[in-house]
Amino acid sequence: MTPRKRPTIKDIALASGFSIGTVDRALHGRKGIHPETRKKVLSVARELGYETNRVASVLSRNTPVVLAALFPRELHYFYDDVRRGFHDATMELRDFRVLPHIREVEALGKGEEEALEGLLGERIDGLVLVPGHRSRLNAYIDRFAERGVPVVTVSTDAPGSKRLSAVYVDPRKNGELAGELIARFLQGEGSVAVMVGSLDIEDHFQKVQGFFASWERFGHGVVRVFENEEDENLAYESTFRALWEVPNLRGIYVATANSPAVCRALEEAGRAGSVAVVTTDLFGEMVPYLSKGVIYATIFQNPYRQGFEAVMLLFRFLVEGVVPPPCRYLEPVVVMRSNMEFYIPSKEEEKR
Amino acid sequence: MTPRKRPTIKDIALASGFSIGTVDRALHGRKGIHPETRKKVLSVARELGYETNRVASVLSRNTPVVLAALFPRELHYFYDDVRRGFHDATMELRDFRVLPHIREVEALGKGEEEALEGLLGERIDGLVLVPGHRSRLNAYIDRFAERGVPVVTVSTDAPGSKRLSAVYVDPRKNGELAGELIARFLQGEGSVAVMVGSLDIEDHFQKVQGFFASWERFGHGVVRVFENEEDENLAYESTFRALWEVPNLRGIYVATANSPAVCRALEEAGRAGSVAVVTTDLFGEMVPYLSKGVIYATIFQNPYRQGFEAVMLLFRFLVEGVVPPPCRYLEPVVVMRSNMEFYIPSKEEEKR
DNA sequence: TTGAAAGCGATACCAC
DNA sequence: GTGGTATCGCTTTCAA
Repeated sequence: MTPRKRPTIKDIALASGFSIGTVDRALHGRKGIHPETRKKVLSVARELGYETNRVASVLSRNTPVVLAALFPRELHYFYDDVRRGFHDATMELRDFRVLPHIREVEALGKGEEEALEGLLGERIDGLVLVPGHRSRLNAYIDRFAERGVPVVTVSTDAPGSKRLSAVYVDPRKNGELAGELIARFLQGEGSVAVMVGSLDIEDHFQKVQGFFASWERFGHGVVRVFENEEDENLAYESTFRALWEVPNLRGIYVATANSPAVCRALEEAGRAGSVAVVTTDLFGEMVPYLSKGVIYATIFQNPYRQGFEAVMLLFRFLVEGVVPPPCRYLEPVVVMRSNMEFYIPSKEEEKR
Repeated sequence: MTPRKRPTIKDIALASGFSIGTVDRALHGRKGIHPETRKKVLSVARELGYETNRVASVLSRNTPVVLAALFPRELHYFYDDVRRGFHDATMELRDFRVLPHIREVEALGKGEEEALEGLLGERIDGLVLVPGHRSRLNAYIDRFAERGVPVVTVSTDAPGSKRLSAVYVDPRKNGELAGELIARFLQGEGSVAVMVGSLDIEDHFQKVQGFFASWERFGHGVVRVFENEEDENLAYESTFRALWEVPNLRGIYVATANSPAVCRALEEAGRAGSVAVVTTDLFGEMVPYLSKGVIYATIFQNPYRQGFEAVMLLFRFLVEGVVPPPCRYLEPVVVMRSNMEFYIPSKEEEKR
């Protein structure tokens, strides 16, 4: 079956008897066209199986598509990767006249309002945002949306806002996977400590929920949750407390980025390797612990791909009119010693 | 910093004083241009930071890029996904005038020569191939290469041939990851059975090698290898033999697609769930065993992405002149109950 | 409301 | 060897 040449607007014009200008107006719902004409043209288009040629479309539309982004600088290991993903994606779309426009705030939750205020004054076509708060930025997001500037959140959601979509790893899934892994590592025997920042943080709460869901299915022992307020020293101390206080402690799930502190404590207590440690994310400091076998596995959230996907969603929406799903959940990835080489940042560059 | 408009060949023409025709000749090393002129134009281009606009390039080059593929029909679950990946990638590149041209053989190693002979007579620009033999097809591959038709192998390599690149999951890595997982699941205690087709098959041999490499680091007990010649019944019987003959059997690594037979045997022996089973690939029949916890984890080789990536490599090479690395190793993915939903092909997708 | 025509950036073919 | 020009498919004026 030789695929017939794809129909162009010229073909539609010819077949419908109207001019290509009119055909264009019909196809893209532009104003100034008789409804009746529109109908006719569209039916011919459908008949011919017409699909817009994005390449030609982009080439002729001479105005660039400016994709703005607002990222925190801290935590570097995570947001730097998000930023690289965003950047690489826009570079890949350069020929489609996509232009990146990156803005930064010091750290998550530090000054997003001001930065967004500034962006409201600039001519942008879409926005990728790491929301520093679950709802405080909703008013801004909605203002962009109402101006026709779609917003995609990354790394977490801004529920209740008018964001177009959210790209992230479902924290519950994250916890489930961690729970299943630890239960398997323990063969169901022994107790587990779960280290989070705070159960008041939605993301952490969800991870713990997911963890319990898996644990109920596969594990047996006690689970005790420690809240460390994202503080390295507290995580370190909690590890010792877990070792003393939790009877038959055999596993630790670190739901935050504090795994190095936990590993250090385990090493000092002489328990490194004999406690199954499952962690979150992946950064340089963790590599030796994975190599040595202190960390059994870590759940990688692929920040690079989060940034990358966000751009692609926006692009498809803006240029092709494809409406993305409200949430784009990425796969949490199990990283161990044998496969970590694929995910450490230096290697990441090779990926695209 | 407002990014200056990207220079076009017109800009180069203006700046160098030559016509756009000549600039094009210089830029793409076409014949019929004075070396001196070429040099001058190129230096101006470099100075302006010129990069060709693929969109415009593709639009004007009016001949399609035909990407051919030769896939086996069997094993369906795997090659169907490779084919879908190939197909989807070409569809994504439709606007770039990429046309798929898929040919099939009954099964791996069955009639590739004839099919390739046929393809040699057709006008194609690139070829994606699942080589049914490690070296028997090399002569064909080389003939394509010599005609300027780049060949990318998928799922395995054709070493010694002139293939442009090979996209697959390193079988050794695959085995390493399986070994690390099983060792962790067993806490280093107990013996393991490894099920392969035959150690004479390079892929299986590599997987076993990788497995041992990890086992030496993390495990303790005995490892015994069973060769099942890709036969379901033999795999079933081997499982019983392993249970009787291997002392303290606690884990099974299935390096082939015979995991359902192994699981069935375990269930009948009343050992399902108490033996850590790590398998290879993922297909419908495996899902219930993952759900029930008979299979602890499986190493997914992402056939869809293999097909997809192969197209992208070819496209970038043909259209942009980007030479890919000789081997493009994809990441082996650890799939368990909690994350399998991300990798099961939905019914919708299965339709075509 | 509709049609005609001028681009977008690169390619290919025609003259000279 | 080199310069001009039609063309790819679509968007966007500007007239009619």
